[in-house]
Amino acid sequence: MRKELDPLLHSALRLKIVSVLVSLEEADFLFLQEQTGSTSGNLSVQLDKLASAGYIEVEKTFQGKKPRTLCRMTSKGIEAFRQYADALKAYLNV
Amino acid sequence: MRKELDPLLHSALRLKIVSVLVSLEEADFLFLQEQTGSTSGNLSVQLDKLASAGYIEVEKTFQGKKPRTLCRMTSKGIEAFRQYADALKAYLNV
DNA sequence: TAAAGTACTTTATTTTATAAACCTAATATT
DNA sequence: AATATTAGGTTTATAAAATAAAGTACTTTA
Repeated sequence: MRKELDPLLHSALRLKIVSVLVSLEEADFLFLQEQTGSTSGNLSVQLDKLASAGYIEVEKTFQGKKPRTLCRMTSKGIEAFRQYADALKAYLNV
Repeated sequence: MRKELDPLLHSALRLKIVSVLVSLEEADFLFLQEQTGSTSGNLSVQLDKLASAGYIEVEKTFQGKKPRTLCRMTSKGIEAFRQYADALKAYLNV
């Protein structure tokens, strides 16, 4: 039978975020906003969810005097993404 | 940039339904319920949404005295699924 | 003939996603 | 030097979606 799809990853915006992050070491808030085309509010909320699940880590730094939020995948997140991708392929018969 | 994911297909249950239907000529309500593991209520709602969008067609027949609901993909639905699968692959880098 | 079962549909509740409003600090403007 | 504007977010409110519970219209079985 088809595997269940991790609901945390099976969401349009969170999937975008994670698919950007897996191919990069790290990305900041503004870059993610640009890549995903989301509003900052929605992005903030979804980053929180990913962070609470331990899929990404979020580091708040300053660049000069401006705040800068850096995000990167954790190994847990990478593994979850891998499994999600595998499960999905069964649905798409890739 | 990544393509948008059709929200009608990007839902756990509707994706299950469609992924079953694309590989079959047709399937009835009970078979879909068994394959997807969903409740009948949820299945009924999601079939309605797919039908309203013109992605599937639903035929209500009788088998002897029992109602029997048959579902099959439309060409519109097949095309939508194809595009959805393509878009997704870009996210997964398949 | 009353109780239980089949095959659903409808309505209500919960969860999730999105958008709008707000906040704080820094820089620019008059 | 006060005031407005921008940057980089967060919080709260609204809208949409998913799910579960209850209901309907029969039919079968005891």
